[in-house]
Amino acid sequence: MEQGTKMRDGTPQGTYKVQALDRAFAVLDLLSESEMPLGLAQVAASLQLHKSTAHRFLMVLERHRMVERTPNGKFRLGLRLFDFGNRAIEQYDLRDRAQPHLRRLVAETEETAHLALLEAARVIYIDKIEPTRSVRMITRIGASNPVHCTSVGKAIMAFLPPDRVTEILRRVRFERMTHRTIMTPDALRVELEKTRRRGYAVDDEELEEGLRCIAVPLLDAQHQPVAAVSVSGPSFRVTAQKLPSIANHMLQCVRGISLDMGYISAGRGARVPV
Amino acid sequence: MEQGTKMRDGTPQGTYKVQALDRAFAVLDLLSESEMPLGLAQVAASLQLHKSTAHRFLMVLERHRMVERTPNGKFRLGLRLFDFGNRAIEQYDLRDRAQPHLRRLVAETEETAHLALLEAARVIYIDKIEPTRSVRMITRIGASNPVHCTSVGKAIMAFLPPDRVTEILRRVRFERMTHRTIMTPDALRVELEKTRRRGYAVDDEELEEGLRCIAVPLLDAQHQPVAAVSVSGPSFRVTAQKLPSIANHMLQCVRGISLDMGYISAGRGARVPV
DNA sequence: GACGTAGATCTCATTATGTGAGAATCTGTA
DNA sequence: TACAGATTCTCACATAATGAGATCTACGTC
Repeated sequence: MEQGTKMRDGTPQGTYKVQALDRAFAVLDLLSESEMPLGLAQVAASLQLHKSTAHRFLMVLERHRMVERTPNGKFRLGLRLFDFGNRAIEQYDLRDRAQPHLRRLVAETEETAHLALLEAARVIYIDKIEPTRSVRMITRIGASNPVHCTSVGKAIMAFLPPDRVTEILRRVRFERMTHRTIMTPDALRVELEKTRRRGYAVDDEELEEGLRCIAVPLLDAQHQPVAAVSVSGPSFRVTAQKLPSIANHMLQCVRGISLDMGYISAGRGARVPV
Repeated sequence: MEQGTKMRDGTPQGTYKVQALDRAFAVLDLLSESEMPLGLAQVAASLQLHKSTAHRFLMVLERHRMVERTPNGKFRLGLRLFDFGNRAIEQYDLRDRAQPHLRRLVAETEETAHLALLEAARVIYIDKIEPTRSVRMITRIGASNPVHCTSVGKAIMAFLPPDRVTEILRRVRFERMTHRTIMTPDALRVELEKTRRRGYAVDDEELEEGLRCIAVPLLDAQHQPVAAVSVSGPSFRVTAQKLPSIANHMLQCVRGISLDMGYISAGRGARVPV
């Protein structure tokens, strides 16, 4: 995470500063992290703002529908954010086009599929399709994870130009998630090489115990990875011998998406070995 | 010297004011409405901000990942908004649970299904499922429409207590969308009564020429409508004689959602006549 | 390759803008 | 009915945000 971005209790440090904005976003942050709606007093206390200041902010945010009030007067995030958020990814136009392909993939594999983008040194899930009769996964659309412990992260990085990879590696905080989490840039580099050769990335319980994921990158017309598709399931179902077969379905899937997006024209084969 | 309250169309003028926030949201608004990413100069000009002010805002917004820069330096909405947006509806917990049921509904009817919430006097689409081989509909998840010309709006209102209905009717601007759009509160009241009797709402080309929609409300444990499910398609396919059959599938669908959400327990029948 | 132009970045003095103490009001509870 | 806690409102003051303008950068044109 770059120096200024995460600003929970600390200072928003940056050359440019607009206090009011930092405060407003701190309010949104707080509400977004809270399980339940919060009252004015709670917000003021958590952010160390004077109650009248917090009040003013909340009223203005409410006017903009960035927050809304529950029947009992508490505050929670407003639906305007939902609108903005959907416009934000609409610019990528990817989700809508990819969805049918993902659904087919889920039908074929009977496991959960994700579509993710890379931003800074994190991957952001922009869609999730679950098989009808699966246990619900904990992932949330819009959430993010570090690159180093996810199949999607590895799938994207593996096909990025070396300088981008180096830059990302500089920014990754190698946080331990399970006993298998890759913990060094070098180990990750080795893993990326493996991914490149095999054509798909594997996360073998590196993010979460008992969870295995496979991912393949989605390459644009310039062969740059713009996103990745993954399939995740419990390790006992997503077994090592099933990997190639699942990966095959996935390559078909991204091929379909690429066609839909106009990244490749019909007839061109997948360029990663299968 | 410009009196800062330049605030384009519709931006509210409330008792509480934080200029910086109004401006920041005006920037986000502008970017969200723009088809393409915008440069600093364009933003500054459109909002009548001094370029150095606009610059400062954009830098701060970028630090918070509310906007991001394209490779050529233009600005567009950032993915943080996507994160916030998804957290905002997550609090309703509805979308995830409803999705499988909606997918089944789409499979049965082969038409597009929507899930929508009521906010103020507008309906907000929180999910959309399209049949694989349909023309893509123009609706966007996160977008909103006025209540008076949508089946979802009517479905929800029809089951709201009278005082809420009155309050909403006061706020609706009866905007004409097609030659069939309902244009008066009284006409809408009549339509709501009809909806209540029949158990489902119909939008017969009232929003868009050639588009017919059916909607049924989703009632919570207190029998209050919290959302609505709709099925939409071209009028020549969604014919009058098909309505009851489609509505029937839809009642099954909301019943399933209600069960999943714990609004009703297995065994209880639908409470609207079919 | 030099020249011009439009856009982006930066600095800083000025003051409009946002701030917070505190009073007033509301709301639920004993 | 009175009280405690939370919310809403007011206003004098200081600071945080503003914008003129200077500087820097990128790009197209001749």
